[in-house]
Amino acid sequence: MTCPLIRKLGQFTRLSGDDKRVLERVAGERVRQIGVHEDILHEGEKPRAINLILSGWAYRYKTLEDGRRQIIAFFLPGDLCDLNIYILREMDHSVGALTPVTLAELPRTLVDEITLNHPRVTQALWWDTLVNAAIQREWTVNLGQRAASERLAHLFCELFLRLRGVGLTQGDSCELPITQAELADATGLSAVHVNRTLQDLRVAGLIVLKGKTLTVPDLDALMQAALFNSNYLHLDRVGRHLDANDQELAAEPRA
Amino acid sequence: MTCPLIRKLGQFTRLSGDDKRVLERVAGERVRQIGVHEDILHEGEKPRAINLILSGWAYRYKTLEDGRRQIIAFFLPGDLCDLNIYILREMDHSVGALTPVTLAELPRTLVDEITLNHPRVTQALWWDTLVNAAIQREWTVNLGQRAASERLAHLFCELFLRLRGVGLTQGDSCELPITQAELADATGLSAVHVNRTLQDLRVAGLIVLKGKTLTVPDLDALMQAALFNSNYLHLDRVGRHLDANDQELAAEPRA
DNA sequence: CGGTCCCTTGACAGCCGTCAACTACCGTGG
DNA sequence: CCACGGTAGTTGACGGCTGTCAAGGGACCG
Repeated sequence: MTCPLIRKLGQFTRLSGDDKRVLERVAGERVRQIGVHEDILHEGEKPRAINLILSGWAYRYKTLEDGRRQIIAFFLPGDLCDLNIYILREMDHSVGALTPVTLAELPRTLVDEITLNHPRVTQALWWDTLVNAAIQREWTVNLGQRAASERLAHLFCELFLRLRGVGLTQGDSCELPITQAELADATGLSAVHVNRTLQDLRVAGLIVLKGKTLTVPDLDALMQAALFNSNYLHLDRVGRHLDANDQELAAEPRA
Repeated sequence: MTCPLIRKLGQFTRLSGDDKRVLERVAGERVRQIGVHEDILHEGEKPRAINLILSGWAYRYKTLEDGRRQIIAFFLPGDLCDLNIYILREMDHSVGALTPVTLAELPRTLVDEITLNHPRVTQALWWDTLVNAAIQREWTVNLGQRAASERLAHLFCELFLRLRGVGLTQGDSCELPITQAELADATGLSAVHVNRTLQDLRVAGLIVLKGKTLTVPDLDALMQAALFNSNYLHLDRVGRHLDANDQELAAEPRA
């Protein structure tokens, strides 16, 4: 399977073989393993490198003095934790692992080299940065305007589409290694209310959620229930229509 | 008065005379006037240039199909609307003017020139981008975890500090050209509840809000009521301690 | 002076949080 | 093998924060 970062960026632009080679090199740098519930980065630390999630799920969060916690974002395979973050003196939030995580630490020299020599990759990384900002904005809308069932439905739509973008869905199903308490912290609801709301969504036939697997029998219906508009994910790639006649590009190393 | 953008970036790094000259040139490009309640950018449009607010207040917002509206961010003088936004095919949100606004439209060529020839300015712009992302994250926390009075108090703290950063406070006061209905859309509350909550904050002596002027008699107290931690604004500039003995900075000891 | 926008107030309802107990599941170890 | 403990999920009772609806007041303006 191709590296999820390459797969994701391929949604924005068509990468050359050379581009892909650079990105593969990136994904091989300083690989680290993180255990479940361990922190990858902690608030107050000096950020050093940029972290690239190779496998597993992670999450960004902030804690208030009195213990309240908000999950601010989910990181899926192929996600980068903030390009150029090392410009800042210290982290203003933490990043933890939801599952065992494999990540690559990209030294800033490597990023600098890319900006100098690989303009197309640079642009794709900018696209990724802008999409992440858009996702964060959409979360603001989600928490500010949507009711409980809409919030959860919206989150599921987003995660499903993002996972599909990196090839981690199987038909209408995907993994969802998030506990109800974590869903609560991500949606600004209480765990009890998340539980009840999930039952509503199940009864409405909008989701099937068992174990750690989410199934979406009718994505359009779920999107409608969430007032979900996918435009903020910016998946409408330029030149996508050309891909049909473009088999030899797909004939890269794969299983 | 110096341009607010220069003033803001000066919070992060010490700009050389040359750096400032470039930024002044930037602020003089294609200046436009926008009337109150007019839109500067509209969802669905192709973004062309980067907008720099020279004077006045603007706001980013998204609307759901059924009319609910969320204000996602406030733009103050010196703020840029998304570096490199023109990479995206279309806007996923709108930007409107809260007051009459003067802005400069920066063509991408100018941005490209800066990245090539002015590394220090480039870094400062990255800092600005990262801080904006941090602000958006903090809004997520605000909407997800804080109660009504905390939310409003937090918003006031943030706006006050940001305005102070560009020299737009007078002592413990600043302008606040936001109606209660707009505060409601920014905090995810109803206008009625905003009204009542503002009264609570007034009674508690935390704010004085009359006309379009906000006074904060005791900023520390307000910050405490909001569980406000300013670290996300990243105001701790490297080398700040040197500034005291450094009156004529324009001379710039090392370029 | 009428109109509009903004702010304010009261009554009432409902979504959602809290508290607490209970079940289910799973891996561990006696 | 079963007891045990811990985590995750579920359920019920109850209350409160916040939303909705509706009406009225004040300031500004053409």
